[in-house]
Amino acid sequence: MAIANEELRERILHATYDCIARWGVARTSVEDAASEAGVSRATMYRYFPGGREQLLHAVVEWEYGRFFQRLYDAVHDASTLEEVIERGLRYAHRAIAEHEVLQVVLKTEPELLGVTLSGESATTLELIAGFLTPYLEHHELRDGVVVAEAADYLARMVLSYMGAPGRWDLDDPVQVAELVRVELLAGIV
Amino acid sequence: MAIANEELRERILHATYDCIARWGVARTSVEDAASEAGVSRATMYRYFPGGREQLLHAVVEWEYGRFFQRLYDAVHDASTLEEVIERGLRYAHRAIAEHEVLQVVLKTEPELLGVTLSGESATTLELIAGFLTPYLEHHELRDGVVVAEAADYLARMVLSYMGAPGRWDLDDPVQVAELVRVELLAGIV
Amino acid sequence: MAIANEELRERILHATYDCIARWGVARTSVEDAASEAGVSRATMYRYFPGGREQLLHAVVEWEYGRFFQRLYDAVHDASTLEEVIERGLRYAHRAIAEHEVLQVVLKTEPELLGVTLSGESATTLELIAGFLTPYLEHHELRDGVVVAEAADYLARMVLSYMGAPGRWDLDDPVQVAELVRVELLAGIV
Amino acid sequence: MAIANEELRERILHATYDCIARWGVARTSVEDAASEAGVSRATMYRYFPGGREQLLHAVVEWEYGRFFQRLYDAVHDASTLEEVIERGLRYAHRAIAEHEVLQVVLKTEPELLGVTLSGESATTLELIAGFLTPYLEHHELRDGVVVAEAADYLARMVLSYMGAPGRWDLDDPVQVAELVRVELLAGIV
DNA sequence: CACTAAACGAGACGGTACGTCCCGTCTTGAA
DNA sequence: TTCAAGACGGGACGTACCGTCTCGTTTAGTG
Repeated sequence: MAIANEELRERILHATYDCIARWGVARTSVEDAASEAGVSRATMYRYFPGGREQLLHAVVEWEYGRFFQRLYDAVHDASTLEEVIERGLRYAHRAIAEHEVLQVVLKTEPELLGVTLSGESATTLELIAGFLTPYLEHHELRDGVVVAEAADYLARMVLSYMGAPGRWDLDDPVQVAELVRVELLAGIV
Repeated sequence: MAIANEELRERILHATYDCIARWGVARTSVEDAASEAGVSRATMYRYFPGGREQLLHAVVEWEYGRFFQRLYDAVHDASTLEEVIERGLRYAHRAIAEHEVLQVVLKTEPELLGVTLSGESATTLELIAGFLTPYLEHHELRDGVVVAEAADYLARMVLSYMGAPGRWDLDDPVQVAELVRVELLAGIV
Repeated sequence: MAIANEELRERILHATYDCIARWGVARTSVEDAASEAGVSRATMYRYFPGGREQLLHAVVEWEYGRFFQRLYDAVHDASTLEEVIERGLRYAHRAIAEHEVLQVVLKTEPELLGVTLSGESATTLELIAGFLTPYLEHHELRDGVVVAEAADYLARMVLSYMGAPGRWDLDDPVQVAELVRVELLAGIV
Repeated sequence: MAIANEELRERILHATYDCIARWGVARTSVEDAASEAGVSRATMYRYFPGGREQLLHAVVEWEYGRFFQRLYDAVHDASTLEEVIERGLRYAHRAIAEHEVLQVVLKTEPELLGVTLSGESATTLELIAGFLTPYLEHHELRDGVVVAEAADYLARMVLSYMGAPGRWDLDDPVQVAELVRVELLAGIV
């Protein structure tokens, strides 16, 4: 029962994602996702033998990957540390705001989120920190500031502001630049 | 259909919480929670007409409140800013580590968490920042540092470290003190 | 999960019977029978926890009972041995000919029948023989003929002619009387 | 789509028969029978385009033929009427008792049988009667007894006793001889 | 002191979705 | 060409819950 057709798997993931975007997680049945993908229910279980649970898990993982891939695409050609962070923050904020699934889920199942106390964020932190490291290495830092610690610090702050901008309007490039300068880099450079 | 018996409502919430702690969210049925509470299924719907959804929502809200209540109990009699943050970090870290439900859910349904991009954290941030404000007002701050901004900054960092301690061992009071001094308060005081 | 409602059970049996009459055994699903009975599929399994298999078995048993009940009604007030057998043969033949389910099954699933080699017939034989016994006891028998053996013999012949009339037209009272006289009772009285 | 390989067809029938003997009709899938025959499922549908239904029907027909062929082999060299009937009854009784499929089906799906009211038996009756006819023609009959009628009568009795021996032990040659003499031939010779 | 009203247990029922099994069709590739 | 291998759509199965409803039984509270 091997998965012969990678493209079909992708189509199923996309279809499931669309269903969640429309109706939320709880109201998305395997049947819904199947017909959205133009596929029989049996095939769903052929590709995801773990059933609904595995399917949802795969969709989350898939979308998580897509999100950071796009984030990477948006910032990878930046030349300075400031530019990376600014563009990253702006893109992430816009992406989150426009993210269909997140917005639907926030409305229909808010209790599923808000669990910032998770351990998953550790991975994400390292991902971001790792990405920022080379930029920090080519940047002049204040005396006594270690690159690794600075990267960790920046990752935490970026992740925090991505989810909760607070008083800053991340759609405004000027404000973002100001935020990066006075809040994020102030203690480092 | 008024809820005559507040104590019974509490018992139901507690029972549901216990079930989730044992079997995870997905594997907890209304029936399970009912018999755990020593109550008929009909009564569940009398107290939570919204059904399973409302019940789960209520449990999350209830446990969220309990968590921060205990956190408050753990730190409210601290006298200095450093002490508040240190005790808060240590308590929160221990509480999360020992939190039955979180640990079960992390094992059985990890995809439900990890959504740090949430908007829920905004509320939590304000809660923490608001709590820290009076301590900051009675603390000597570096020139140019505004209390509101400092509180926001501290709240973000505290929340970040609560979920992902990184290289710090939050069970070790010495390390916590060090973390607070060099990472959290360094740019403020 | 006791069966509280005997009438509902009856309704389900009747509905299932009707479905079989229309579409045959193989093409009758639990769903079909359920909607025919105006009942949900879940209820089907509440009344017949053994599922489709138990349901079909119950229908056969039920209809078997009904058939012989009606046969009994048709002959129980006969006064002579000849009359009992004649009326029984004529009723049974007509009933079989008009029996919706049998005719449908004969057309759609003939391989299900024809298994005359069954052991079930033993019970039926005894049933018929037992019913005929009192009539034989009040009838003058040829010398050396034992009632029990005569009853068994008659039961066998009656059952045989019910299913396969051969050259006799069992719709014609005259022929039936002739059959009974020259074939069935010839060796006995 | 012609059936190129008669031997393969036979193998499939035999394999299917074996499966039914092991697990009953309902629990025998086309897949089971295919792998028992060492054949792919696709081939099953080449040989039996009507699918499972046609396959089962063919197996019944095939086994029906085999049964009467063996019955014929067991009695065809008998010389007297009594011998034919005695040997036939004894063989049939033993064959039925030892018949794997019948015994399995009787245990797992008794409701499939017991339908003695079938029309199929008409054919079988004629078969048996036809076979007995020459023996009757060479036998001295009581006055007024017509061969055709006697053959029909004997066929009915034989078929009846094959399925339901009643008080006779058909494994005992003495009893069988007695049965044939006093019950079957008494009214004829 | 009955009499009523509410809370609650018990459970039948319709309904939805689950995961599984099997059927019958079709395509592909190897002998 | 024949066959094995297997992906796929489709349909039914039996199970598990859900949410609604109706009973009957306490348990109070009131006229």
